[in-house]
Amino acid sequence: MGTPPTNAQPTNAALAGVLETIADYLSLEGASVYRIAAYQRAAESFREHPGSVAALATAGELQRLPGVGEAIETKVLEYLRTDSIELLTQMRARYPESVLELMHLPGVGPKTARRMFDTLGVVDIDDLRLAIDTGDLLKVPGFGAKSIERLAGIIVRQAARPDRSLLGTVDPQAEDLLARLRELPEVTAAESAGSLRRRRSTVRDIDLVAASIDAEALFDSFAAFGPVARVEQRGPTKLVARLQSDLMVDLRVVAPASFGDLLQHSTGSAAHNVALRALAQRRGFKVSEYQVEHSASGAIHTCTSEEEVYALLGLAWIPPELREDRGELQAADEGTLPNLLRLRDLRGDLHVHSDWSDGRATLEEMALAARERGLEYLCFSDHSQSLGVANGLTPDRVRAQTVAIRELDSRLDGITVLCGIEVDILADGSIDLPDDVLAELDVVTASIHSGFGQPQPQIQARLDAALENPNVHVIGHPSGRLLTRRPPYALDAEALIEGAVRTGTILEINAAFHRLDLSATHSRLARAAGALMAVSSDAHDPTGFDLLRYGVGEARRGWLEPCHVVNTRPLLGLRECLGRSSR
DNA sequence: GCCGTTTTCGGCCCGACTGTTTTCAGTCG
Repeated sequence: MGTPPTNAQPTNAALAGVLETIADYLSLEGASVYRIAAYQRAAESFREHPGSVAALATAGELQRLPGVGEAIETKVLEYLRTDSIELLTQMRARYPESVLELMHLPGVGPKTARRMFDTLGVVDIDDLRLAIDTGDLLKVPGFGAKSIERLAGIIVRQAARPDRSLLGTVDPQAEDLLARLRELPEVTAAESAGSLRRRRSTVRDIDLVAASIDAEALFDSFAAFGPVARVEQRGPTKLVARLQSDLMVDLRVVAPASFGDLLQHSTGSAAHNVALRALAQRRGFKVSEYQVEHSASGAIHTCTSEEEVYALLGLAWIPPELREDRGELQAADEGTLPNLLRLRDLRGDLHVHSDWSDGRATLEEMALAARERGLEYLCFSDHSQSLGVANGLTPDRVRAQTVAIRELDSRLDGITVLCGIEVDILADGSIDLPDDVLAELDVVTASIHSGFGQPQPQIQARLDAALENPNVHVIGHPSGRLLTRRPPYALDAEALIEGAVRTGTILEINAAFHRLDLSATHSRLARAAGALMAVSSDAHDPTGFDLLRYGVGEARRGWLEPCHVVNTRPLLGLRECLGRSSR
């Protein structure tokens, strides 16, 4: 339709989407699975890249990204120049793009979608519904009564269901199932696996693995668990169930001797396993979920632990959070894996709310809850005046709260309570409280809570204003993303990180599971640039400290060690960081 | 289409489950 090229550079997500569409079309057309995988890998690479992929391409350096070669670089440049890609245009002419939706229905793949289109002209889900109702779908080869009934059920449920759930909502359900599994007499070991174990911020389902010599009895018991709504698949080693909560669970079972093999396999990621098995082949081994086989001699090793699997291949055990094929295999080979942050390394929490703003507990209740969890210090960071809906603090109330916090601190043993604020970075770039008020506080966190739609230069100007303000110590939830609900504002992560390093400003890793912001990708970049971070709960009630483990998970995914996180330091060391000697 | 501690060409992880198949294709992770 001849849309003229615009000056605005496409986002990484947009470019990744284009490659994914190409990959989908290629699979519909029956192209080589390796060619399809290449486009998907490059798309993933674009999504992970913290800087602008378009800028990298324009600079002629796109092939520096993993999985990008000459062909994909050429196509990206073609897209940037003309706003279209000839290959994609041709494929769109052969199949309407809506056919790809069909392909994404669970249980429907490229072959089935293609057959439905070729035999019946089904182009979208409405057509499919009609073909089911009229019985026409039976004319499509490969369909029988059972598969049609199943598909009909999927279409009905599909509309309402989000494709990924928040880690923090899924984790407690998985823990409950695991506890029940471990109580069964026929189970000798059980663990969660998959993206849940890798601590991804969102997950599609729960993967569980168990060791047992009696899978049949185990499956019978599992099917009777209260949270299990119904069993959808059941074979000799694998069961798939839907929970009352609508989440899906995959449960796989092996003999205890192979538990390590299965756990390693099921934890993934797919990319990690592909790379691991390719490395294994080069070293003369074949790896599966049952065993490690020495190719030359045919000798079989079964592994009760994951450590054995990696050791057989000459590698150090790799923490699950790192298993994304982002350099962890090389680090495990060279013995340079990071000494990752652990929950117990955290000595304090720098971002906690109370009933002075939108928290649901008093200063004292929060302080006692923090002490109970073994924290040595916490800093109250209630909202500032502009956030009216959150009962934000005026300068007078900040001073009054400071008096209350100092009084509380003087009579509490075993924990130090600090005065802070989560001050708004307003839409015009000004800071919501005057400098003389901020200067009296121990820790000032500055956050964006408005003007999310502003263009990147304006967002960056606001962040710069906060970074350059000598009273600001921390940038709160730096991207503003709300997982599954709201994308980040137009953040230039590289500029933010450069500014944080230059000014000695700390970047928050907000542990609330709908934020997890900084993301792992950005944390890893910040680590490399020499920035410091803080893992903070953003707790609004005493249970909110439980969120810290999600922040730690995201930090571990970003390869962070205790030395990169300021609230692993004792109070004295923290105060040194806040002194900001670099100014 | 990408990539290299056997390779710039010939490989590319490996297996489970379902439904429709009569020995396997398709999908999924």
